[in-house]
Amino acid sequence: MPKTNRTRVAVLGLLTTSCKTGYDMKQFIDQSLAYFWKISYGQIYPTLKQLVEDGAVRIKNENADKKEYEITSVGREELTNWLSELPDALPTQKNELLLKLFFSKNQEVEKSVALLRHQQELLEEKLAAYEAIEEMIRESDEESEDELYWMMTLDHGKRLARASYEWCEASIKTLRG
Amino acid sequence: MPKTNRTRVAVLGLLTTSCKTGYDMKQFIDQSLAYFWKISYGQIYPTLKQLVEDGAVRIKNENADKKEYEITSVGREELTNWLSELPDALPTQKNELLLKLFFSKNQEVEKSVALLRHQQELLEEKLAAYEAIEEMIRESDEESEDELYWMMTLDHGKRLARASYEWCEASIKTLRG
DNA sequence: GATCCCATGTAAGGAGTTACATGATTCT
DNA sequence: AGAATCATGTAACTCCTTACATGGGATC
Repeated sequence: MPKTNRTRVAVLGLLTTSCKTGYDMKQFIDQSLAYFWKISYGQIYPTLKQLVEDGAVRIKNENADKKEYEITSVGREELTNWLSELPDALPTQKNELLLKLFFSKNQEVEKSVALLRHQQELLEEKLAAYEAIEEMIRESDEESEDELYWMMTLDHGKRLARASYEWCEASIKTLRG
Repeated sequence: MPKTNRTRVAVLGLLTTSCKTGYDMKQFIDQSLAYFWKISYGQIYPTLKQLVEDGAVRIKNENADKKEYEITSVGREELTNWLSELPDALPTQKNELLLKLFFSKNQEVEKSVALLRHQQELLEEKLAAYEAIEEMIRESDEESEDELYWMMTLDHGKRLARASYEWCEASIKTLRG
């Protein structure tokens, strides 16, 4: 049994929001789920084409300049099947900072401290970005069923960013102490 | 300027630990850094070959059955350059659970709760695995300079796993409340 | 008139996984 | 004798990014 292609299901999921075109999807992702999922045009357009071939998606309105898509019942089934699937393990989250730190006996302590301080700055920026997205979702007029779930994913981002920030703080103390 | 190949530097870093052969590296990674970095034989062997061509690594001892490698001064420079590089942004950590949750208005609430409960089980297993690795590092006779850094990366894993666990707890309450 | 944004797409290549092939040694 | 583990490697494939190509419409 081949494992599910996540780009496929992400595109299907996006068609259950206000996204109708490939362009919409890219815009939407860049301003909302970019912090835990990214996607490029090089994935979106070929995936849409494939989904149409498979009958999971149909073209609503074919103009030369703006193709609108909608999900079919076949697509909905594929989406909901994937949604309820339980993973058999936690995926490895590749982390370049940790990889560097792991080998940091090979550099001066102050360089590692600089790495951690810089990480803290990036995390502060990220937290600010989360607040901005939260504000944007809250202010959108549409009373969407999605809102609750979107806030939950943001909450995850915020909690992990805070935990990571605190770890930086503790690690700097360890290195200097 | 092409961005640095992380497999290359990971292999170089491994050669500053007790790893000498490609096989060693795979074993070592699987029992220590696997929770934030993975690597396969399909990457290790071609990378070692390339590193030798580039003069970053040399073969110490060529038997048919066990090739031992060591890092050269050229390789050390590549490694230390990479170690001190500051990233310009935090990488997107792809997270399939969050992707599912993001689209979960398309499924029954109890299925999302099941997803979160299952996540908690996996996180508990992971935390137990961290404790085991910590124990292993502490009990190793060799008083290594590496130890401090390895413990720091483990601490990161533990803090984030705990934060994620708490988020699951809070999210389940939100969904049911 | 030029520049930016909307909008769709393709081609090349990097990064990584999986499955396979091979053979030696060690354990039961 | 057979199974597991040690050990090195390759080929095919998936996934994804980046750079490019194209053209219409809006803005300055």
